[in-house]
Amino acid sequence: MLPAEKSEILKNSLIFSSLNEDELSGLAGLAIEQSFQADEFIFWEGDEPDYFYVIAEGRIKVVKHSSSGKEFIIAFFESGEMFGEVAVFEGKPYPASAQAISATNVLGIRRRHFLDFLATHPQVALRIINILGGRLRDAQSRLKDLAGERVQQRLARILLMLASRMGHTIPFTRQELADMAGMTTETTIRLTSQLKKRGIISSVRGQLIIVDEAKLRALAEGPPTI
Amino acid sequence: MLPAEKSEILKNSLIFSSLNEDELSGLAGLAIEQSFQADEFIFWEGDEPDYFYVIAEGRIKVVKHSSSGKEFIIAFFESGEMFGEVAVFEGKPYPASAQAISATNVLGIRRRHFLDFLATHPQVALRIINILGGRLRDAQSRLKDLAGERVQQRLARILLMLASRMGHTIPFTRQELADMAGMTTETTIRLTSQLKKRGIISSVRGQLIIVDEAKLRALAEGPPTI
DNA sequence: CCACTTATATGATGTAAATCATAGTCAACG
DNA sequence: CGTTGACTATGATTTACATCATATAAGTGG
Repeated sequence: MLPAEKSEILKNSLIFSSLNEDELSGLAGLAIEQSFQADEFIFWEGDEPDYFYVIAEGRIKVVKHSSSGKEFIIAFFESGEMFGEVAVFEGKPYPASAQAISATNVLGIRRRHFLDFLATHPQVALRIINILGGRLRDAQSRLKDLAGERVQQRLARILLMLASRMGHTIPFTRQELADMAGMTTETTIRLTSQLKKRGIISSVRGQLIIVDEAKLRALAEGPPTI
Repeated sequence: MLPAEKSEILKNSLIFSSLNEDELSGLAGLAIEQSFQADEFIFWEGDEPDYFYVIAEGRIKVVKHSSSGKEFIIAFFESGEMFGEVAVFEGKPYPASAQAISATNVLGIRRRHFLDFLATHPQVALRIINILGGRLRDAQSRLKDLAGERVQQRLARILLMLASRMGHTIPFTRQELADMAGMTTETTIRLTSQLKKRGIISSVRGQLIIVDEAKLRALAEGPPTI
């Protein structure tokens, strides 16, 4: 990949979009391109945090496994988004694994290089604060949902969250949705079947389309009958 | 409160400890002291994020309520810790409520002042990134626990997390522990009663002492019998 | 110090969702 | 083009935990 292409990718990322050409090409010089096929792991929970990543092309998911082996999807990211940053800041092992969902290209920047760059570019630090703040808000909201809401509402909220990020067509299997919502695949299938019967969603294999967002929102808010 | 006292409090906080005397007194000039009694709310979920807070004295909890009214404790903070920052960065309403656990004094800094200060003090921004990163890691770990672990393991992990922050004496009621672990008070009482019988903890009203941390850790890790 | 509230304790019962089971459907790929 | 494996579907059964109920103990405030 040419340096200019790397610059272009960094420029299109949320975190580095405010940099000027010189800064971008400096950073691009530090970035290493890596490619992964679907289902390959970029890193595993517990690995040393050598790299901070920006996605050039493709989609990845960040997952953790419970003591019984059940997978939980913490987040998924697509082109322009960063991941692996928390471990890099703290210098502790990655707290979760990152796995490519589709064929994916990433730019990796070495921990040391990234921290040095950050120390000299305050506006990037402010951007990161914003991104981390948003992710923290998200995580805390999901915590509350997992602790206090029923499966139907949890699923409805996950779907709405996904819709707000990627539009009404949601390219995930029931299994993936289950792993995001913290429930079983069977339960997710049952719930989505009901939603289809009620005309709230439609679906094809491996993806799901929100037809009636208003009704879905009502489900997400409160108990269906009171 | 004298300006010098405010400086001293800021100096003892995690976030501002790296500042010099001049910077501290500048910031202290912006800080407003506020006092709250036990159970009083500092702000409510949905309020406009006017202030960013640092705790001078006392303890607070950050809570969210499920649609059925059940309380979930997202975090608690004590002297020297900040809260309310995510809303302030994003300029969106507070995503949760903050409530004093005991009599508490806080220093509040206006959103605008704080953002200006941050823009001119990169080392504070880096410190915030670290704090937010740690909180995000925590939240994601709890997400996985809520989604995939049983009540016994969830409680054990909460107790260990609390112990690592405050020592082996944990000053919370069963109800508060329940609200952190996402379970009912009855379940928490049953679980702690068992732990007492097995000599892993002891307890008095409103607090709980970890006696055998190794055994507790074993419980937190895996299924008790396999 | 007595009434009242809050915390702890424990049993009985209910239920949401997991688990187990079976089958049909669609995409991929040799 | 037929077989294989992933995805969707749905019923039957189990279970972990919530809910409901009642009781004792320990602070607290008048």
